Amino acid sequence: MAAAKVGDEELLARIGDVFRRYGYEGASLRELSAASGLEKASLYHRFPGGKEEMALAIVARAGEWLEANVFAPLRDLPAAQRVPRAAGKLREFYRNGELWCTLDVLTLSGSSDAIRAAVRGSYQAWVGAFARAAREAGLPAPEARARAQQAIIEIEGSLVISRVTGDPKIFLRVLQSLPARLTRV
Amino acid sequence: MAAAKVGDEELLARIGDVFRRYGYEGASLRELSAASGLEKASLYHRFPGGKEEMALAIVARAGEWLEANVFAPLRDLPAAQRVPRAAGKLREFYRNGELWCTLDVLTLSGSSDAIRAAVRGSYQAWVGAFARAAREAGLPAPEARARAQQAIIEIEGSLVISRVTGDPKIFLRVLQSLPARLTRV
DNA sequence: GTCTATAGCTTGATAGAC
DNA sequence: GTCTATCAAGCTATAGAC
Repeated sequence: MAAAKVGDEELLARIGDVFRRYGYEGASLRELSAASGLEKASLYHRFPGGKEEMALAIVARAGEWLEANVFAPLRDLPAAQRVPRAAGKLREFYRNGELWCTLDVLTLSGSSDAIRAAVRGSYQAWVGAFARAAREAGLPAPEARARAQQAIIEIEGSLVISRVTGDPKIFLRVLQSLPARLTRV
Repeated sequence: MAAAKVGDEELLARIGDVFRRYGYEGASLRELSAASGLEKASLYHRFPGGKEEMALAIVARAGEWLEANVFAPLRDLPAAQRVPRAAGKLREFYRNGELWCTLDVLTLSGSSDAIRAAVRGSYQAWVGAFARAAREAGLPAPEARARAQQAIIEIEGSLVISRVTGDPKIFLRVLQSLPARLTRV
């Protein structure tokens, strides 16, 4: 088979940026093509299911990235480093608050049930990982789960407000509070 | 002039629902027409500036509604009733968490600078009203402002997570915590 | 003020050459 | 695997009758 002009990893990253800036309806194939450097027909060769398959792929990719870079360290690192490392990687994932979340931008009416189901799965994995970290920091299970959910609420909300105000510091401040939110007994 | 088939108030409410469910790009004139009961040409008679003018109008209308129903009571009611009343009206505004926020859905790339500027204005009025209430509850000004911003972050975030999970209780729980968040010294 | 009809463009998606 | 060319359908917006 002929060499791909752009690797799968790079391709997913580029179209992911478009979806996360424009939302599902707003992410046109023209934008996706421009951002990826591939013509529309080439995108269809990589994603025969079209735009929906692209969106599902970037949700899956985001899930893998978070698992490797955020959730795994949250399990495996020495306790004191866990949440600070997770916060640092989330900062990277959201580009200092200048790139938004699939939970937010892919769940408006207009995206398919399959996409919303995939996004819901991402959220559940995220809550699970945060709750586990909170439990292992000594919090009782129900409290740990509540803390996890609350932390994600604040991350999502701060991304929205950073977008509205154009001020990423609002998001960054929430990230800084993450260790206290998740582990302080 | 001939009688309008649907009043301005009702019209703005109906197209507002569409924008808040679908976002700016997703809110097609077909949906707006179906929801309003007016043909597309009639919508253009009411809003010569087209879809952008509709979005600006619903942002302005939301601002007026919040001023009358949330911000004014927050100034004028007896202190003990202020935040509970505001929370109740916010619950109404967001239809128990089943309708989302213009701050969120109208600010993705793809909506115009004018829309984003209008939405930013809404946010500033909201922070101002919450901060004033917090000050009048006895909190120092910087702390009051931080509390106001934090409360809005949690409302926006919980709307996102309620949408993702399909569970409005997440939003309702945040609203219940509003009095403590905004006024507890 | 609302309607039907339509213009002109953009969209998501496909066919087929290289 | 990528491309140019093309399609039908959807989009926003307008013209003009009633």
